[in-house]
Amino acid sequence: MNSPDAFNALCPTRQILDRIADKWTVLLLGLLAGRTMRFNELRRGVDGLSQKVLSQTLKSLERDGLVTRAVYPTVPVTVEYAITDLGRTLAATLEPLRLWAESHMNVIEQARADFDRRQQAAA
Amino acid sequence: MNSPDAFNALCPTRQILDRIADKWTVLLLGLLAGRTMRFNELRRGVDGLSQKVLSQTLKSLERDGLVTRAVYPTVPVTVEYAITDLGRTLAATLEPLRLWAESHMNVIEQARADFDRRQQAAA
DNA sequence: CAGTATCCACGTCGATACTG
DNA sequence: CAGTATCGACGTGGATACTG
Repeated sequence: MNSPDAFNALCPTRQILDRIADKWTVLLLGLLAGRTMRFNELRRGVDGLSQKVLSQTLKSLERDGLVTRAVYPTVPVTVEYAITDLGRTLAATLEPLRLWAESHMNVIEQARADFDRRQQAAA
Repeated sequence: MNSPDAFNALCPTRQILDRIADKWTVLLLGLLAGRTMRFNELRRGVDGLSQKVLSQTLKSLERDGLVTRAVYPTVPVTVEYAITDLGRTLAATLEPLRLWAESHMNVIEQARADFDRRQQAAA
């Protein structure tokens, strides 16, 4: 078969899936879907995200055409990150994922506790 | 604030998001949503996935209550992995993501090429 | 403010070998 | 068949320091 097949490592779809199946992408696009934000704003907005990784992630998001980066020659310099139309369609697809996580976390934590208890009992 | 907030690293939602924002989860649940499968079947089904990582991933999927693991005392032993109802709701949320990747890969590859060309020109 | 550069600790992954 | 155990290579990420 020649149709896109995410299960085949050679398929470009897989590269893209690898790319978007990344927690920072989900969170950053989620923020930028709300409004345009500046670098340190994003940094503060996502807890636990280091400056280095934020920088890397934004660069690849820009490369993929999901966000734009605008530099304003103020002093000090102002940089604004905005989501693109393409990025917005992805953010829309990602949103249900975050909602799923939020609404099912209790069930999953329970499942984990049960599993760990069974493991404990078996050992 | 005490409501679920995926942007806060301390929130359990974040752990779950980290967990499901994983490429193997997406692909494995996608396969198991179709039908119950055996270990080596899954291994063959997902290109580039090593035995070790498959084993780890399945274990954590089981721990989270997303798949079940059934052992049949045949010779040699038969192990079947099946998606749970919970897993099915997640798979359903994940499906649009794969479709998005498949339908937008051309645009993204173009964006990457453009970006790289601009970088090249700037350097 | 918005990064880049460097170093290093860490974990993860693939390859290989072995088991019930 | 369905794993586990071990090892070594590798890359990613955090901390820190510096720059326009």
